[in-house]
Amino acid sequence: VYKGLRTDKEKEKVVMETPEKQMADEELIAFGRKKVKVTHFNKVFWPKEGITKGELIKYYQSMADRIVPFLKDKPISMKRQPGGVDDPGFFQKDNTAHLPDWVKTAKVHSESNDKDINYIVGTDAATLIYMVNLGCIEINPWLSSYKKPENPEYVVIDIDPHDVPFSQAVEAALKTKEIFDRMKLDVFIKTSGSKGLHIYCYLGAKYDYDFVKMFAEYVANLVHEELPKTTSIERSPAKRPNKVYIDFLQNRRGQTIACPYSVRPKPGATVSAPLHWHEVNDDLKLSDYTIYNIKDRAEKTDDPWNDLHKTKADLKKGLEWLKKHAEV
DNA sequence: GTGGTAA
DNA sequence: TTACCACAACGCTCA
DNA sequence: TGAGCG
Ligand SMILES: [Mn+2]
Ligand SMILES: [Mn+2]
Repeated sequence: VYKGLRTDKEKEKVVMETPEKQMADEELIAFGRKKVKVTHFNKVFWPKEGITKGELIKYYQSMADRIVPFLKDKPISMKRQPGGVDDPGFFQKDNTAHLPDWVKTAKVHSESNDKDINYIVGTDAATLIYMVNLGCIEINPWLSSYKKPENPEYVVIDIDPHDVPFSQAVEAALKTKEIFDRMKLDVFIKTSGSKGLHIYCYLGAKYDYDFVKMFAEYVANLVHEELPKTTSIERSPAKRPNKVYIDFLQNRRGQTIACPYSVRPKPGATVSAPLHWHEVNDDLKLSDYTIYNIKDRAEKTDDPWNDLHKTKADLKKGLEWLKKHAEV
């Protein structure tokens, strides 16, 4: 256990605690000059599975290289569950209390109550682990950076099956892919880690939320038109029982989606897993991708999202291709 | 989970 | 020192 | 204006 660089106050604390407890339950993890104090290592976060907070932190440490690119410069909406997966937890966006000086924040104006919110901004592994230590089991970045908060870097189609066979979600995802193919735009898919699927198209902050949301709504409508029996674009859950909800409303300022390789507070410690499109078939099971095996998968298979940032989609050109397709 | 304050 | 408490969202739509 | 949604 690393014991260097403690403040005097911490030293006092160490003396008061039993060596065993101190050794096991608290650690200082160094990322260069940034030292993250990680607490309650042995606290059980998944009671049924017996997974501890320490294991969660180790997971995020091991996957930080894959995750951080999706957090860089993004305001983070923290959902904190310090009591583990059964803790309803709370959201935190504003950070007014003292933070380590190396934790980067950015003030972003909130329209609803006309105040500036001091968001933590994704930066590096140290910042990620700092948030996990606060009780963030899942990581939810904005789609836009604090530098250009009105311009999302992706358009996202969120596939939410509601009490239907998962094969219907697969069908809706493949239909969405088909529509993007007609537009000659590249799209990438991942499991949500919870119930559904997330489809991303890279834009590079070319358009504002208003346009991107309208575009996503248009795509959602096409999916629904072509799969009217199984899908719905109704916002109210009561009006879409037993349907796959094609959710385009995530494409709004301040909305978030669990990032790639984010853990979810669900049974089995599932994670949001980037997939190859050929894996999107009736054999796909979200429960197959967990905190236990995703690292191995990421190391042994080609990164399904390797080319995500290769090209910025031209949505207007895409819509023209769609028009041509419809005329034929 | 943490920081502040009362006991 | 310890115990306890307060506190930590937003944007948007529809009724 | 408030409840509901994610
Ligand atoms: Mn979803
Ligand atoms: Mn959704």
